[in-house]
Amino acid sequence: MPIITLADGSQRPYAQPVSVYQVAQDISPGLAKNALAGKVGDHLVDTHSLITQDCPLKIITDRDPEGIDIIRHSTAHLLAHAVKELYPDTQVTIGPVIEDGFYYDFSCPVTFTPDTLTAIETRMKEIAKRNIPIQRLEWPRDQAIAFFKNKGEHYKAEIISSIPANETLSLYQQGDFIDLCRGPHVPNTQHLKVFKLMKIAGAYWRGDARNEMLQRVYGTAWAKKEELQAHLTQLEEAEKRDHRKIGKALDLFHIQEEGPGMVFWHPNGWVIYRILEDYMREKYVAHGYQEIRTPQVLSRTLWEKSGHWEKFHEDMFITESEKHDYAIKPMSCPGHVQVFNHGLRSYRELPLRLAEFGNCHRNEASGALHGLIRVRAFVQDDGHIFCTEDQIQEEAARFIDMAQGIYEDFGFTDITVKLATRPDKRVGAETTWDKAEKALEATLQQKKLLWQLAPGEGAFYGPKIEFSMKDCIGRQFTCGSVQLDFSMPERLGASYVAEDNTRQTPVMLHRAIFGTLERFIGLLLEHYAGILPVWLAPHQVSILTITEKQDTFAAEIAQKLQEQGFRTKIDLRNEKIGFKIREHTLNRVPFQVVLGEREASTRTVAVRTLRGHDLGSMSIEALCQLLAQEVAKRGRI
RNA sequence: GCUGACAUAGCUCAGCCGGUAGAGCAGCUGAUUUGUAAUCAGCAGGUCGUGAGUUCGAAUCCCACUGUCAGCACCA
Repeated sequence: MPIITLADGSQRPYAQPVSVYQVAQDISPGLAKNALAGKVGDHLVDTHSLITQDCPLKIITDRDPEGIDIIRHSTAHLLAHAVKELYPDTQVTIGPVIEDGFYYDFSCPVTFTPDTLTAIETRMKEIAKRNIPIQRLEWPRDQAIAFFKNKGEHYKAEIISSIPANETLSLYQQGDFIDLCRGPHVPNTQHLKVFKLMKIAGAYWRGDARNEMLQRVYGTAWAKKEELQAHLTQLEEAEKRDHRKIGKALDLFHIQEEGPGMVFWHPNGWVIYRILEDYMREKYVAHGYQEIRTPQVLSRTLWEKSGHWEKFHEDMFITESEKHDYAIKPMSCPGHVQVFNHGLRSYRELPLRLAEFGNCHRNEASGALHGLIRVRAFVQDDGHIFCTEDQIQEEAARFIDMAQGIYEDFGFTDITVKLATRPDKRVGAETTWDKAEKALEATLQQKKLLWQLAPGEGAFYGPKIEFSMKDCIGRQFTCGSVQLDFSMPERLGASYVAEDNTRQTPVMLHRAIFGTLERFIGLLLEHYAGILPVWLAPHQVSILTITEKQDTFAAEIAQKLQEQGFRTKIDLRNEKIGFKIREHTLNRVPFQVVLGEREASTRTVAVRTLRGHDLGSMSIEALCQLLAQEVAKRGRI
């Protein structure tokens, strides 16, 4: 005799076990119609699942986030159902819910094209309209394996085989289509109305590049049409923030066929690049780093010692001279150890912080290249801290402070922090790893950061803390990181004289904050949608004349601004003011100064902002002050 | 690298089932001297990514290569 406590706190006693659907029906027929699932405590169940004991119950509809996820999951099944109807030889594999939608991976002898995608979507709509009930089945594992093997669904059988033998499995059936699934699902296909198939792509079986490549279909599903529309609009908007588009529109850089993944920086883009470099130099000084410069090409023998020749060979550009192999450096760490090794080091010098704008090349897989964000030639704000084990935590903490301050200057707030721990392939003793991971974790706790664990994602030589940011369509990229390394100093023979006059091997912290200037600028452009704060804008102020009578006055103003160090553009063209404003607005110049008869006679400037605000007339001194204030703010609001 | 799609003027794009290319913007020239997001007119601009093939004839069809885009794998 279950007593059910509803979300509003009211209780309903029942004489017999009841289904979630029946409870919903008792509350209101409308709710029953909209019920997608039930939530018993923290546990989601189907609407036809029976409640036998006292429990709290929430009826899930498409207004609940859980409801949307259930719709997405059921839509993934609907997709598989449609594909099986259209192409019966297809083997289905997995179809999970992802952000904003779902995907399903198929092994299908027919290659999917955009046309087949349309056909599949049409069939999905048809099936949904058939109003098919979706039922949960529970089978012993071996029966399920036999069932799927018999149907030629070898991938499915393989998935089930990895589940312990004595377990009962749940399967879901809609018409002829049966899929292994934990559930819950919507009670009926008619709940699946608002969805769209988005794209097809390849994806390796079990995420392993050695396996067969399956065909993955991505889709999106929502409770209401308007939500779907809003999502599609948002995607379009996101595309406009794409740094590759902005880079072209603002004439910042280009990449061409002869240098895939290698950036040609144009004058406008190079301004941004240099500001970042200069800015970071200031920070290096402020945080006790010494800047150095090491060679870009080094002998194979060094890369063999460092382990790169073995572990990183595929990713390096190799060259040869006088029967000698060389590699173009993919990272600066071995070079920095050479600087450390030059001369006898004392414990008194530690921590020694060396930094470099390291110009690196990596022969990245062609498919990985992506505008500025994933390139083959780049500059890292690379630094290495040589210290004792006791200094690790302090140094890591100082680094986090430094990084956070810098990200704030650039207006980045949505940063994901991860702790990446020991990977399968690694060097070093377990106790060393324990110590290293604990040190980084303790630092994160000390800094009260919200962070995620990324198990197995550490470098082969040590764990790391990563700072990642999202691009315009939500993909995460690591910018800054700090990595603990107990291995390379030893391999490359680094040592210092300790207090007790013994030779000790230092610990090395690899660290970067921008990560690479290229990636950071790419993400920065997307973050600001091309509308850069004044300190970063390639041109900070434009001087626009009404007629040629103001040419001399304009030149005078321009000179004064330039003398004050503001990046100034002067537009004397024989064009209407509206035309000039439009053009300089599209070029994202933050301040526009209009000079006409009025301004020339009163020796003032009329200032307009990029956002279209008219700041009225002011003296040139007032304008300089305004600009200086904006520059000083950097990216902080 | 893998799977799929795409590659036409500086940029954004059109060019149906094969008959040697078109628009808008930008550029140049001229007129206009203009008050807060596009003044008007004229001119010029392309071996249609590269190479090979089918064909009387290829931007269009086939093949290879290169690059780009999305996803996967990899990663700052």
